[in-house]
Amino acid sequence: MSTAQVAPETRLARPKRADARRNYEKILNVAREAFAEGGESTALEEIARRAGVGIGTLYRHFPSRQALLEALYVNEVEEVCRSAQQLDGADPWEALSEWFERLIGYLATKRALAGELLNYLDLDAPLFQECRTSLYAAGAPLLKRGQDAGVVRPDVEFLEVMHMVVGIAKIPTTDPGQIEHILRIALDGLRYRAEG
Amino acid sequence: MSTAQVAPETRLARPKRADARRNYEKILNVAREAFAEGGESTALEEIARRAGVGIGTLYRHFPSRQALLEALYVNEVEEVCRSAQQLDGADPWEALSEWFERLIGYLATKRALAGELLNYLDLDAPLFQECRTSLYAAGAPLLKRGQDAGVVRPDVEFLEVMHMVVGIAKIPTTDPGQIEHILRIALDGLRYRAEG
DNA sequence: AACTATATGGAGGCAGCCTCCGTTTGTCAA
DNA sequence: TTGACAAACGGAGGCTGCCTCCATATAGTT
Repeated sequence: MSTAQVAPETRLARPKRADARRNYEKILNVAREAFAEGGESTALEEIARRAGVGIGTLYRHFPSRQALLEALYVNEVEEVCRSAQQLDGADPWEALSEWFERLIGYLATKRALAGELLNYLDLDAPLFQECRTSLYAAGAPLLKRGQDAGVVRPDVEFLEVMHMVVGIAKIPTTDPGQIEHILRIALDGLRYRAEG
Repeated sequence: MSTAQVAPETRLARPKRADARRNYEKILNVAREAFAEGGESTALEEIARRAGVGIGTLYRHFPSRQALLEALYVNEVEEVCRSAQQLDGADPWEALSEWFERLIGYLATKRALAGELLNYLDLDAPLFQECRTSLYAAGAPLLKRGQDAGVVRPDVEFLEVMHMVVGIAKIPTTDPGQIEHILRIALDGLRYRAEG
């Protein structure tokens, strides 16, 4: 995860050539756009064309459709993690539900991307392990604070809650208000209440 | 929906020929299996081959991959609807949550199928309208009973709740216990409580 | 048995995935 | 600068899967 900010090849011995790096970024950007517009099934050749590179170049950088999607996925996750850090100060319950609301809103704008991406979840791929770790580091403290403050039920795991929220975000409906409503219902179930 | 039980062609003027009907069923059965095994992306030619028919035949019965998936979808929905009717007698809250639990369990066994199917939700397709109507007829009474009995919060719509539950069912995890747990959290949010 | 509407199956056109390799280009040392 | 070479490029081409079309076969009818 952290490596993606510094350019992915830093981990390798030799640095990439300048043109290679440029193309890498270009493809990534174009792909993000293209997938958002035309859905995850957009032809890779179309993406290559739009990026002004040959299909061979695309494939050298991203050996498969999957690889390209994963690279995008990493960016998405990063952005979500970042947004958690701005909520440190607020009321514990507010902070948590605010984060989830942002998460939902964020996923909504990227429905095609994020939604489809998550279907690729090969749950044991190291990439996703890494992402889960990052998400955990970003969001779990928010949950813990809520639990410590007694406003969140204690018998839930962070990842469970994440899954729930993401599941809700992916609900196919044209009305975003409905999703928010469903989220509110679900979060109500998360609140701690004396009678258990 | 109702037509699908009586053989789908009843709605047309002339009845299908016997061989046609046989092939129709054969393809449907093989497709269900194949999709369950190999995921939704199984080649249609593979399915035709397994069913012992030509690809042309498959395409006459199901003019597109989508059409085939939809035909399967209808069956799934029917089964779920049927299961709602066995719960008429029980305690209102029990009946509702039991239905959802069954629904989840059912979807779990058909993850590949049901999960992928729902991604095809073209929300305005008449087929889905019809399915929604059926689901509504089957499940809404359960919800209403709960609301009338004061055990379910009154500010929720049936379809919202359905979406929520299905969203949870689709969560990608290898541990089914986790899904059940998440469902329980979400249903807790559905319960009515005095303080609102 | 003959007739015809209905159904069959697979060849073939098309599109997208991915590989391979001859050509180009950035980089670096002299 | 220039030369040399590893690195990167790009697109032709093979492959597979989607779907159409139509010559052929057959169930059902008279």
